[in-house]
Amino acid sequence: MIVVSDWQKALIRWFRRHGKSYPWRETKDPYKILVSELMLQQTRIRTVLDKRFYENWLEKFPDIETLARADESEVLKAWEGLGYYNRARNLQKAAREIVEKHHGKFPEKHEQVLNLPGVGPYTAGAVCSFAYDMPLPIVDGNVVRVLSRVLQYKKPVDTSAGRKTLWQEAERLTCQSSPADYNSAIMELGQQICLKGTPKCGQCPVSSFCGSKDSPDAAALPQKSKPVPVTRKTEEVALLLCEGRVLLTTETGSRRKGLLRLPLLEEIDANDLELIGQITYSITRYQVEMRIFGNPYYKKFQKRTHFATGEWFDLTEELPALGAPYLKAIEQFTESKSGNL
DNA sequence: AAACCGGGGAC
DNA sequence: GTCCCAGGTTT
Repeated sequence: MIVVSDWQKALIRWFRRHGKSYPWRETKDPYKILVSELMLQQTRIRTVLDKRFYENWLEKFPDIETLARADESEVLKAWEGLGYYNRARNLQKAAREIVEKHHGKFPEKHEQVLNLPGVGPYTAGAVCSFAYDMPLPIVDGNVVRVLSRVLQYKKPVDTSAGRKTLWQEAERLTCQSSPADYNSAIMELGQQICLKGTPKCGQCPVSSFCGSKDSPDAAALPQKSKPVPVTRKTEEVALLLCEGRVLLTTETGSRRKGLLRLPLLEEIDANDLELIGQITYSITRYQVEMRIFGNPYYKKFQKRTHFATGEWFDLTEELPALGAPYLKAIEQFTESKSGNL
């Protein structure tokens, strides 16, 4: 049986000694914290930090009003490469809602925060505990791993019953006096100590509370119910270059909504295209083999052809936001041949 | 409840 | 190759 106050004390003590410093931990501004939380949904901290997404975003959109007024294309450009682009669109929607419904002032009630677009139970709890010191539980991937091991919860965690149980346990264990440090602590424990494969039980500050301590089946927790089947697909795209411009079309459907892409081969009617390369990438449950067809420099168009779909964009200027594979394809096939465009 | 939504790093 | 990351929304 866990003595809750001892559990909290041990975690917080460890965190205050070993916790890392992140930009979003140096602020109490709810907007800045919301930005970090949206960026970090299903995204590693290193990705956000290494590519400077967070810093660049706050430089471009330092406050809610600026974000609310921005063009969506600008918002998506700042998110380019991060993935899950609805997060960026929701962040701007949230900013616009705050301007309209809350007179530009970030809402201070948990329920209001929870009602913002793109904000679910985790993000609302994170924003309110970090910015306002509200004693709210949060359950992210780290907390799921820590709690399922500590409590030896062996049922699947990715069911409504599993989620309900873990949220209840998180609420029972959460800290009233230092909720921000506690929530940071339990997540960081999952990140530094309670690792996916081989947890470092020898270094764990709460191993004495843990039902899975040094147990071989700790690595088997948390249990997941649904393995995701991968479907293989091929995609034939056209990389058309002419007079220093590239032909792009808009994404259709919900995937990468609002971004641009290389046109599908079937969307255009161009002769004499050659297979110039292949890139394999994964998107959600698909593994895509992208076959790239182009007009090599020696067959370059004499002038920019008008196609039924697509628009020519100047490569010397900033392109609109593109999905990562298309950006990669363009970079790969323009850097060495740029003199021949 | 299940499907969908990106991209990349760790293993 | 597989797993999963400071999850949320839609169907």
